[in-house]
Amino acid sequence: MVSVAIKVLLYQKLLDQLERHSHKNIDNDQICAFELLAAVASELLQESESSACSNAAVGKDELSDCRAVTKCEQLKEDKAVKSECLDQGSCVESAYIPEPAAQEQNLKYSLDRPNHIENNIFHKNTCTVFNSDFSKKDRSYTKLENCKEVNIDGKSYAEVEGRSSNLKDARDKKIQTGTQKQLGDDSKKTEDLTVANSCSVKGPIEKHVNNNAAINSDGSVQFPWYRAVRRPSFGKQRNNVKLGIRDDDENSYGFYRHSTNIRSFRQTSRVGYRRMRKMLTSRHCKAAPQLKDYERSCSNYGMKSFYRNRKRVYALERCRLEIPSKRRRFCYCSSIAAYDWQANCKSISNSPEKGIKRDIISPRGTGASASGRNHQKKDPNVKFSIKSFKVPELIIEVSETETVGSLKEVMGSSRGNSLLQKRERTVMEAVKTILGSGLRVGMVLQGTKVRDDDRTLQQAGISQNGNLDNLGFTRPPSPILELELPSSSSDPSKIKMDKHDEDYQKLALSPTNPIDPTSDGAIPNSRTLVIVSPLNAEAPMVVSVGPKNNRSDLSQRRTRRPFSAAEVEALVEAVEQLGTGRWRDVKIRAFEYADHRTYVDVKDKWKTLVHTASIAPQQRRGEQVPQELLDRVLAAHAYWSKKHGKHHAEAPKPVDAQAVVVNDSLNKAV
DNA sequence: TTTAGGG
DNA sequence: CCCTAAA
Repeated sequence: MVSVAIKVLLYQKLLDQLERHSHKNIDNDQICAFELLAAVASELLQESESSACSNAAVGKDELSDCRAVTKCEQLKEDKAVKSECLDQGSCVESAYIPEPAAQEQNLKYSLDRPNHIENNIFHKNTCTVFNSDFSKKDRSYTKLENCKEVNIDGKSYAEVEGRSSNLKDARDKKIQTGTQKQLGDDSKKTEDLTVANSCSVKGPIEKHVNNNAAINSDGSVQFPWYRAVRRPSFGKQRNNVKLGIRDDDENSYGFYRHSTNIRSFRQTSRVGYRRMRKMLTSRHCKAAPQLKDYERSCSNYGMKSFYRNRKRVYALERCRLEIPSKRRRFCYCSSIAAYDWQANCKSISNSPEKGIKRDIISPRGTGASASGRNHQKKDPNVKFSIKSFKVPELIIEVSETETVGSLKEVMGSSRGNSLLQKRERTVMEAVKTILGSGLRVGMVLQGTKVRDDDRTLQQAGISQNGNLDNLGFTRPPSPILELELPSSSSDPSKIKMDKHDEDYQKLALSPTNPIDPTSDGAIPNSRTLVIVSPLNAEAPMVVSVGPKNNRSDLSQRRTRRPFSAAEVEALVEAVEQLGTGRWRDVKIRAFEYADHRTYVDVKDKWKTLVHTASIAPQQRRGEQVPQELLDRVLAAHAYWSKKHGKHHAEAPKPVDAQAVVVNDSLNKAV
């Protein structure tokens, strides 16, 4: 399993552009990206500010209630709006769901409780199933592979079958680690965990609780997950926000209470959820199944293929325990996706003609939304705009058996999938829309482009075990660079970057300070910042676009990547067989999939190896190369040197007995 | 592009 | 690791 973290930052300057673009798009009756961004931001902000509605949310058991209350508080004098909020659960939802009608229709068709459609869509109440009347609330259950169907109230639910310990173990393990590192040991475990996230297996109440895998109109499956609340530290601090959910969790999952070192889990943001689902399921559910039998479609098209193809991608949000809980950071855990967003929003025009409702977003700490509040009393169509927002981190966990291409796909976009292209637009998509073409990404592993999409991550050397110094993604320069930034000043950096790399535009910045602080709001060419780093990297390599930081245009010394003993061994092996004059071949033989090793590197390494082997052990530094290997280095070096100087100029050895020949020769040489 | 070497 | 002449 490989975990990579993504950061996407949209800078203010960019957002300005976004807004402009959005107006254009509105004219075209399209869902403009900015709207989506705004919606996302609202989502994020609400989550981050959920404490604000804690009081009002008491007694509610749905996340949406919190949202609704939040909004409705602002709409006290607008009963119509208020009722709408309550009915729909969240006005914000409708703001950024481009095709709500279509989805609703589909769901109405498959689910016989239209009034819960939204909940079903967004899993607002995935946790409410623990209520006594849960059977009447959630209708979009699906059947998991390892669950058996249970009929309640004429509805179908899933019951976990005989996997309690497994699930619990997996879950506990995850909770303990709080990271996904434990996930990848074997796929089985992962699968268990996945199931665990969607099924409860503890206690009689939870027997019938597989509640959460839901199907969407496109046939994809969503898997909500539960979160554990860190206790006791979080227990008292949570302000009752979303308490209903958490309490449900805790009540249902008794073992949570005994966990002392858990990290908080939570439902994913629907936005991120949907987005990730889109990206992740696109490859597995390309044929949109009929929803007539939603269970069937789910299990057949969604779950099973999802599992069987073993192309599961997991995204989890990195837990940042080091960050004060005040920021209400949570660890989102899901078999599919998770998000933690921050938002800082202001005001933005909306498009009432679309029936889109806006929510007021008040930036954390600052009161930028006051104006919107004032307007609201007279105009239910609240206006707001995104000042800025960022997606702190998104960790995607990918099986090492996945291909590079798949990871790219996940990271970038799901181009070519027209089915999903029109829906499920979220941040990445919005950015994509704004920036031009899709965020097709190239992958940079430790400074080297990984070109072969067909390789598995493992083959490409992308593994959690491997010393991943950095893993980055680049995006193609083409149309993106042609992005018009109307008001933005000249774009010198763009040119530079184009020069730098024809294939990809490599973006570079410091991880901690992606935006040049000195630039203030006048960041000339800030665009999307995509930061990708391996989970285990202390200082993740950051890629970004920025005028101040394009050290990429000139000699940026590659990051040093010492050869491991295994690599040295492979090198020695290859040289023994191929000689010292065919570094390209040696490279291919010994480091075929290590794209960050060039034949020059290999050659240089051999050079240093020979030198190392020639000097006294006391003078050697760094990673100690086993003497045995050094002996072989000297032997091979001597052998091939001698051979070169003599008759066998190129010494094409017989392919078969090659090893024997070499060994014999080496023995003689020694 | 690959080799071969110096820096 | 970088840089490059030379092949």
